[in-house]
Amino acid sequence: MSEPLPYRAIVTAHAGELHERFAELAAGDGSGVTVTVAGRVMLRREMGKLTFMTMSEWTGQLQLFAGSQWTERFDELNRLSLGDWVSATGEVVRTRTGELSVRVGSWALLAEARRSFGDKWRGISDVDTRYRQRYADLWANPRSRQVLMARSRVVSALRRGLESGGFVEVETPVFHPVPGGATARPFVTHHNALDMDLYLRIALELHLKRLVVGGIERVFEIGRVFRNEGLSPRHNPEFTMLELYQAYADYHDMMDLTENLVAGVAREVTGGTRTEYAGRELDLAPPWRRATMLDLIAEHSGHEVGLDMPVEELTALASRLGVHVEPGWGPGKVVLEIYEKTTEPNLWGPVFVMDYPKEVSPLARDHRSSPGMVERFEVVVAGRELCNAFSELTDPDTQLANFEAQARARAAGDEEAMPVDTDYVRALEYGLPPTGGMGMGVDRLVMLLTGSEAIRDVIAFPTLRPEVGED
RNA sequence: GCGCCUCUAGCUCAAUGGCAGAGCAACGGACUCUUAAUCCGCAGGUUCUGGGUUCGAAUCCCAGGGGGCGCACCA
Repeated sequence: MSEPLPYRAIVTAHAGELHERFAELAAGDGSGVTVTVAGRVMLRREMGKLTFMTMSEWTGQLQLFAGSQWTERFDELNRLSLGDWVSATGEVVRTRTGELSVRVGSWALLAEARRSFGDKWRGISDVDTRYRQRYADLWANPRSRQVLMARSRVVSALRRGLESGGFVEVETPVFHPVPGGATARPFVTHHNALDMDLYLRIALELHLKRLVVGGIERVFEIGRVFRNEGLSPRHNPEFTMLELYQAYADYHDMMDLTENLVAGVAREVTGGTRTEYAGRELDLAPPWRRATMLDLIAEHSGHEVGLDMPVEELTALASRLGVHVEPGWGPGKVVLEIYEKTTEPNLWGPVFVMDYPKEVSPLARDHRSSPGMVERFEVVVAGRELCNAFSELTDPDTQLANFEAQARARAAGDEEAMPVDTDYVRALEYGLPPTGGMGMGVDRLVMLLTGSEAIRDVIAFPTLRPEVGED
């Protein structure tokens, strides 16, 4: 390195805008416009006294056209490595063969690529390398960049959609003294000064409802939650949830809101509501089908079930259907298990699966007409849960009783059952108005809209085992 | 955590018990309109690691490590 690398580059144009602006420029013509562009050298084609390089930057690709007659330090330019960052100044021209180019006069090396980005045609396909070295994957594989951009647009569209509906965005604690708001095993950490264990949040729910008690009538958070569970193509230990709560609303209102929100995001991100996922057509246009869990079980398993059936009969049916049940489960848990094994994977959707057993829904409000049920729905798309929503439980006595039942299950060995959150009960004692709440897996929404079948494809840096013995 | 599959040059892949190879990248050279440029030349290896079987192991066996998929768990 004979000269120090520059501290900045004055970039006056980008590939995307140049392709648009000079779309009409004829082959062999110059534009008379001089620009400075910057990016990475992706390909180089040397022709003796002419060199063509494909430069890539955030908005697209652009050809650099260099020649010994007009390009400074031409020999040095030819020694650039693929992957090096450069800036180049020159006239925008279209070559005789029709490629829009910058005819390089002066140029500068901005950064060296000491490592190569893999096969120039096939990129990097080793999934381990792609996830571990996302910085290389993003350059080598255009699809990775498209997914990352789509994710940004999804989150942005969600935020704008909610803000235009009068929702206020908040941030609530990630450290929880008591994990709650969902049934899942938490991560534990320790605060030294307070000398106490803290849990990384598994849901946003309880703090957001506290804020509704405090008078924020429409509130939402888009935030990371953490669940101490196995990894899979559809599960990452940290993932992003959207949760929203709306005072004076019930779960019917949440259904209207959810289908409109998701369809709106789909239109903004993909240009429409029709998309393809796992080789199948998917249409997110409202209205979505609304059906009760019991009706869907009957439809898919061929068996009518109900919470009024004796638990022995339900257990026997589950066994006949090949659904494993644990002793001690109540009818609600058995019914949910039958639903999850026989019905949910076969729902293509989108469909609102309505009315869940109270037994498995400690934060939802009793159904106004179906005994033993709560007003809750999940949205299922492509056989997987996308959203979970309730008419929120507002009564502090019932909430306390539900927490205590959970605590007993926890004491009996169910590590996912919730402990009692006495402060949350105290908040309810100040009065929570009728409230509808909804939670959505943002990663899964991005997966649907980008056709990604692995959650790791939509998370820039997914959780992996640390490397050993690598440089 | 369990089961199955997988790991070879920087990248993508061959070689299935008998001399570890190709394309791209790198390196040297030719070429004034290329588009994965082309052509000539040259170099590149702890075949994931350790042990074993064998005259001989990338290949078969055992153990360990990384990854993928499935199961379990969950969203």
